[in-house]
Amino acid sequence: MNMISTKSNEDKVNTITEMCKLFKVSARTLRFYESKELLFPIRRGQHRLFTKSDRGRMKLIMQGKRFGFSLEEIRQLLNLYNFGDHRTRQIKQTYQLGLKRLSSMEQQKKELGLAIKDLKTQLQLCKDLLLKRGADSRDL
Amino acid sequence: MNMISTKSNEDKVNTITEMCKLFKVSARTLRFYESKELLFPIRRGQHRLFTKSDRGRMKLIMQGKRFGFSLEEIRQLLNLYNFGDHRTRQIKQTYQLGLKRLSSMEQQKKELGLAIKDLKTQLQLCKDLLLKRGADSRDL
DNA sequence: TATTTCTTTGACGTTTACGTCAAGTATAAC
DNA sequence: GTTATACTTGACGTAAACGTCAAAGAAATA
Repeated sequence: MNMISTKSNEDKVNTITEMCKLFKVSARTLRFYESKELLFPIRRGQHRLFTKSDRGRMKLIMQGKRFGFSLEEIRQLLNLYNFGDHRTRQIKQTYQLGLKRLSSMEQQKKELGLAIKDLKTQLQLCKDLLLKRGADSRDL
Repeated sequence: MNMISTKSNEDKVNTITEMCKLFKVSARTLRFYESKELLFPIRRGQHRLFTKSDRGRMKLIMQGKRFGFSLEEIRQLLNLYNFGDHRTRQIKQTYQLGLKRLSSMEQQKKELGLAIKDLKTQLQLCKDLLLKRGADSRDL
């Protein structure tokens, strides 16, 4: 059986529940993302099938969300990973946007480093106080 | 004039509009933060006066938001910077929370580094394509 | 054939984080 | 005295990002 598709991973498609498990999101979320044009599942009958492209996009979406970008911001950048089928003008714009996003992310990383440093300092102060108040150091 | 307060910065208080300019937020936002117990301006009559503590808190709030934390998550951590006046039990909890937050931020920084690397790769691919399509490299 | 199971499309509800009036008070300026 | 300015407290509105039904269709299973 299954004489056609031996290409293991490349062409694999997922049902919506498989996607839910893969990315730990609800079906509603996936449909919502499709409605917002962040995903483009194909249809078998009226069911959705998510392709490798969708999986790649989802990875980027989750990543973007983690870093505090809005879905709209994420959507715009997603084209950067599918630029094959767009017009040069379009690609140029996306490229520019990507550069901006890159510098914003690098800035964020810097600030994150500083914030981490601050937080460590505060935690140390806090720890000192707790120990001075007689806390057992094994609790901390 | 002004014979009492020579302590320049420490005791300075700000009106709401001064705070707005300082942190580039609306008055509504500051009142909202107060209602959510992230800020504790004192009152002169019925007006608010924001103290150094509030300025410190605002800095942390803006920072937290930048990194994608919710106001509620931020609020819980703010106590870490005011632990003097709390009970040991309370401080211990906040300390634990701080440790978790720290590791979450360090994780985020790692992921951010990877995402930046990926984005750079994509941008390079994109750039190559554009040049191959005859774009002027000075445009990019 | 009957009945689960999976999925679909609406449509309305919810939370977060504010924005936007409206109406009132209080102090300062003219 | 009144006008302007800064601020106040509601109260309602809004955008983003989903959650939560409800009704219905197809496919698999008993």
